[in-house]
Amino acid sequence: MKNISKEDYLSEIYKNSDENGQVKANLIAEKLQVSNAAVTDMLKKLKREGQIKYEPYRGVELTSKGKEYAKNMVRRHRIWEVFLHQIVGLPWDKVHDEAHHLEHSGSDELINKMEEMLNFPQFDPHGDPIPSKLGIVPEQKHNVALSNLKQNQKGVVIRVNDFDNNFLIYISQIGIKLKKEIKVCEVLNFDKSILVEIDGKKNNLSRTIAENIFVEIKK
Amino acid sequence: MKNISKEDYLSEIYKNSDENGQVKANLIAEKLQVSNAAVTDMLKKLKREGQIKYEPYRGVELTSKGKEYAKNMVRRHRIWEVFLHQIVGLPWDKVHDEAHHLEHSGSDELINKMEEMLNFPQFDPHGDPIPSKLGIVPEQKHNVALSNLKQNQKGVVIRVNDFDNNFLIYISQIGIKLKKEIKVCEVLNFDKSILVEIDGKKNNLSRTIAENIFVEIKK
DNA sequence: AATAAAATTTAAGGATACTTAAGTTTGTAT
DNA sequence: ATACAAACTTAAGTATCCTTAAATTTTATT
Ligand SMILES: [Mn+2]
Ligand SMILES: [Mn+2]
Ligand SMILES: [Mn+2]
Ligand SMILES: [Mn+2]
Repeated sequence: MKNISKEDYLSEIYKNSDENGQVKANLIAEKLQVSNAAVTDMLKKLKREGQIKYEPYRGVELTSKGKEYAKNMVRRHRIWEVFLHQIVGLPWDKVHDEAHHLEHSGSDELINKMEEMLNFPQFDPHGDPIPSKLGIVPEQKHNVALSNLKQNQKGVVIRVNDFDNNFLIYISQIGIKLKKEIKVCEVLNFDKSILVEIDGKKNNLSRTIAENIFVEIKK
Repeated sequence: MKNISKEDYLSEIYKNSDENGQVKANLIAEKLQVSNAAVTDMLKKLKREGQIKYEPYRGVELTSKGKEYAKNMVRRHRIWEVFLHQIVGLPWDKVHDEAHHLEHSGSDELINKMEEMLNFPQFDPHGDPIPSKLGIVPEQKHNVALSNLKQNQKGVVIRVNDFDNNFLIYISQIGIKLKKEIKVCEVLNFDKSILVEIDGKKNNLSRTIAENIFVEIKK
């Protein structure tokens, strides 16, 4: 087990790439909670290994080799999440932290066996796509942040951000889960919070919460 | 996850303690496949932390703190083994290597949940005892190495050593598993190999193989 | 184009966990 | 009691992954 850090860097670069596949060094530092200097160090190592394209002061970009590695890590993480949720019965607010450690252990054969056991899931418990053994990433339904909906629009939850456990616990409590329909009743001009209806019950969601829930807009 | 090495040292000290709880430094080096010098280094660190009693040139001994930590690691390892065997369906020759990595990840809560799911198993797939949450180690039935049996004695397999996958694959192939009865038909003076009967079929086992299978002697 | 601010790298250093080679201590054999 | 080999530790050095502080490059502002 020598590559835990490297693997985390590669995953994070993959997950934070923009449309052109570029990432800023400092964004990686922030996501991984390390200093900018640590990132520079690691980027040099990853470049030496041919995992990334990197010129000092410019952004970072995965090479095809690096992207393959990164996608496999994301795959491992998300399969662990589904496994922990469906087989072990952990709630969706617990699986990310456990998977973050487990993703670095267990052979690829074990991951493949778990995937088969789970009947080849396409998405993790938060709606994120799971790259296949061959590196193919399932297409998401077209979705937008709930905060973008106008009054009286309805959306079906496709994905939620998984990095804050309390956020996940909270939205579960008010009935939000994948595939649930949410109707926006009112957008408050005061603080841009929104009043939504879920299962016939009304709730006020802060803008920040609404920005972390992604829905397919229903006509 | 910063303690992987330390955890491996503690487990190994625990598993290799003699009747007086003592272990020789070089035995740890051999088991962990590192240099003797590396062991000396780590022993100093573990002593500083109060996990072991250690005086240079004398043996090592776990303190109660160290023993508690070590037993928990052994518990984690063995629960992972049972889980991988029973839930994921891995054969007994695959579980040790996977568990050796997984034992360092996953919260204690996850381990406890898996244990419950497995209905609190007392022994792992190789017959090794699983310490409880409270640190209580289940008693093994009295057993001896198969190599100690005399001609015409019968034994029931209680435990097998799990550190060599090919050994496990081989003995599975000839029908040996936990609870299986084995009869010693003949001990060959030539090389101390033994002729055994399993399910009515005869097989010759080398002394080395017989030394790694432990049986309860049947009258 | 000059200047200031922001982003990023370099420099120096620390902890962990190894390595090999060179001592030191211990126990055994004569 | 001495000598010697085996067991063990110390010394010196390496790789990884991190830190803070200082320097540099880029970018935005005037
Ligand atoms: Mn996740
Ligand atoms: Mn993760
Ligand atoms: Mn094992
Ligand atoms: Mn192990």
